[in-house]
Amino acid sequence: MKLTPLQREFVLHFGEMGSRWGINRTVGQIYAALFLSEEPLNADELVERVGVSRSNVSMGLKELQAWRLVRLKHKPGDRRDYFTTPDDIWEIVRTLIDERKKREIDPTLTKLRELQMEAGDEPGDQHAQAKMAEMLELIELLTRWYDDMNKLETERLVNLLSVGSKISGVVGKAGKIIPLPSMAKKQKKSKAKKG
Amino acid sequence: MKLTPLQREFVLHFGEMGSRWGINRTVGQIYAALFLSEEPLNADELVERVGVSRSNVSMGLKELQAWRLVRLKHKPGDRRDYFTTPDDIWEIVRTLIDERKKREIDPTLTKLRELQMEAGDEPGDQHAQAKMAEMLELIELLTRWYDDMNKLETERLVNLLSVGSKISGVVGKAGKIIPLPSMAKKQKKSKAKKG
DNA sequence: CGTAATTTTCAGAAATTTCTGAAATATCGA
DNA sequence: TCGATATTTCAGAAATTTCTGAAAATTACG
Repeated sequence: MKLTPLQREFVLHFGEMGSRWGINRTVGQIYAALFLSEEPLNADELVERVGVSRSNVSMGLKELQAWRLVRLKHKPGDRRDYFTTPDDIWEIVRTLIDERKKREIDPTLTKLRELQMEAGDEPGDQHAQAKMAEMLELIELLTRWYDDMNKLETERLVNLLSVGSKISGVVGKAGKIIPLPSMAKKQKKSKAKKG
Repeated sequence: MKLTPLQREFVLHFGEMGSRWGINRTVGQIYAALFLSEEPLNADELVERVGVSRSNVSMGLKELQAWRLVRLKHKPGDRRDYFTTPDDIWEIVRTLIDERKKREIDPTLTKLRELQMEAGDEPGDQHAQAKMAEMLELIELLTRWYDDMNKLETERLVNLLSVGSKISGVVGKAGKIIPLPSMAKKQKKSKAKKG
């Protein structure tokens, strides 16, 4: 693996984490190597840096493209494919969350709606139907919120994240946005009940 | 598998999704069966409903306990262990996110801090160090936000999620919370740029 | 075209994860 | 203590996933 010790450690870490993130070790390592590289890399350079077979790199890149986590580049007078990660790290986060939502949430959302349609009136299913409805409602709330936040430009999103739950003082128990003219100047101390 | 067709389909779906969620099929199925059940279930009842070996159920329950996703109950005059999922579905969501954060984010946070300490001044690491710093900063922002939101009581959290990005009109570009006295009555239309 | 460079595919090997039955361990109450 | 009941452990089997080298397919350009 032709990398500095620092970079090697980062790449190996991403490899180890890969399986927890739903990708495999090699894919994690390839991604990490691309993320750190100043220049776009071609498949052979990745073979060198990550130390796996050429075919494995090919499959890994294919998977990263399916995740939309890498982009293809070309250098003039060189017909090999070069790959990079997006420059804007927030774009990476957005893509990551989008794709995980697509893989981990959406199928269940679809299934729950499907089951709700199919569901009959078996007395033995009363409670189960209620639980499924509750789960469906929760997922719908969360995905609506996510779709909503996803529309924000990055700058506003970062502001909103930075402000965090402080903003909750502006939202009443009933869920209405209420004006608190004094809010901007002095932060009211211990306004909310302790969590 | 001794379940109604509706429940069977739900349980099988959770099994299929399991691997995407970083747990295995059996664990997903056990969880689903517990989630749907009105009554706490013991291991033998789960064997019956899920249709795997007794030892597999035992291991699955152990894993679900490690995830803090099930709780142990006891019935008077019965010394078998019974299991349930929490009644409050929001508690489930919180636990799920906590545990995934612990497994998927925290180790990387730790590693990045570690690498930042170790890092020397190799000229070949200039760019890589900057990228790692950027990633660290981003993860720290997100986890601070998460810790902050996590402190909210559920009712306020749900309100905040329901309001979604509408609240962003209250946060200025500079990130300060600015009072908008007219906000409560009429929702200003198309205040924010279209995403 | 033809051919050299490059990428992809894929069958089987290797590695890893999951699952089981049998044995070991733990717990309760007589 | 003993024995009945319940749970856990674990070695090996089964299933799944990952990885590789070799072959096939694709592409660019003379």
